Amino acid sequence: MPALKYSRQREAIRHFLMTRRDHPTAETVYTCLREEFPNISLGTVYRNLTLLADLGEIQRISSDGGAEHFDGDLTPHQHFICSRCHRIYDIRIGGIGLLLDGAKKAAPGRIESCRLNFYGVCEQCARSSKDSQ
Amino acid sequence: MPALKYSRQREAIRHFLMTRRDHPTAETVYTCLREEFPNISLGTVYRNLTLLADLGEIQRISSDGGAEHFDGDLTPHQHFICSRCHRIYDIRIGGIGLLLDGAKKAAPGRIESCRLNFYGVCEQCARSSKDSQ
DNA sequence: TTCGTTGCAAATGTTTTGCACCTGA
DNA sequence: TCAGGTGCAAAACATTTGCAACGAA
Repeated sequence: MPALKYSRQREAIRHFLMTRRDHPTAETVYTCLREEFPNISLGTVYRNLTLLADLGEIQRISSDGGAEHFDGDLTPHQHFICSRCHRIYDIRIGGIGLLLDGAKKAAPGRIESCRLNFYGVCEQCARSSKDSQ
Repeated sequence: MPALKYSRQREAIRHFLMTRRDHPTAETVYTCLREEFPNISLGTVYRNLTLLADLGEIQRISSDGGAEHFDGDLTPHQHFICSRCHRIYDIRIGGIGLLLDGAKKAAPGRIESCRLNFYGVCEQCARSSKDSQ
């Protein structure tokens, strides 16, 4: 792995992700950063997102189908993903330590991280479908 | 949602997934089914995988990057994904019920399912990297 | 000066779709 | 008969990559 060099674009991407509560896609990052860097390219965004994710400075969220989402919040938390609107909500629950203990015994290798997603229909979608049905 | 009609291809796809211990991609399903259905098309495979996943008869696994994987095993279990070789192993751990209880209180909606992935380097990769390093 | 980084565009890989034909109910 | 399913090819997306120019150390 080559030595990193400072880049304004990469810092802007990292900073952008840390200040967002939602979980933007590469496309969203690109669109928003164009205000600050009118010439930034999608390739650069993807390159840096991949780099930051590999460094563990951001988290990649593969929600089913469509583009990947990215999360700048590194504190332990989980996601609730609405299968209707595909919004990703943060939730925080306890007992993850116990889970990891169990998993470490069962896994065919050394566990480095874990990701816990819950799926369902969010309150907002549940409410609006009640109207239309 | 329109009424389903029987199709040999769809049954073959479902059956194929249920008899595999690994977690094939659409491409793999396609390649293997060509032996039985020389004219089956990738489009048909994708259409049926999506359909079966929506019906909850198979599970879609979004492992980071690359193509999605599919799992015909519906019994509750978790996955350990090797970040080196990207193989997906099944593991089974307890305490998921407790977890769900906690999540149901924290989630902004009704939870229908949950998915728990662990990441790390599998024993096989760990062993082979020891040789080359 | 050196080598990582960027913008751009082309290429790649995955998944979806339009359409005419086929098939199960 | 008729709505759903299929094969095929093209299209749509998401992401990666080659390359020449740029910029940080």
